[in-house]
Amino acid sequence: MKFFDQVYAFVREIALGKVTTYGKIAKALGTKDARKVGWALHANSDPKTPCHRVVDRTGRVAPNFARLQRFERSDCGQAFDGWEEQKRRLETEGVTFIDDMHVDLKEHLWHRP
DNA sequence: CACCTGACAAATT
DNA sequence: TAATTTGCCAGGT
Repeated sequence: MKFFDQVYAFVREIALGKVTTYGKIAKALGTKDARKVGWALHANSDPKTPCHRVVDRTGRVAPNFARLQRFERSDCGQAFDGWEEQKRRLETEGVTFIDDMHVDLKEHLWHRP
């Protein structure tokens, strides 16, 4: 099994209303290279993978995607229609935001059962 | 077919 | 305290 597959599997385990970070995933997979995780999600085309529940270490999600035009329609299948859509989804799932761009990681960071 | 680069993060200097 | 380096895979050019 490749890193990508493990990333996808991990992301899919995230419960509704929860989020996780690139770093957490990287560690869980036994690597220090969080770039791979981001790259994995980038390369992902599986509509079942909830990429919108993965944010950076600070809980920031919008700027990352906003600055990369190509993600607005998404390589991530159903995941994004733009960063505002992503934020909306997260809020709908029960995730609270500290401000317009930061998820409340303290409350919603995913931990395995 | 070889080289470039990318949704990140944490330890050094 | 901020800037730099290390981690090191896969896909794109």
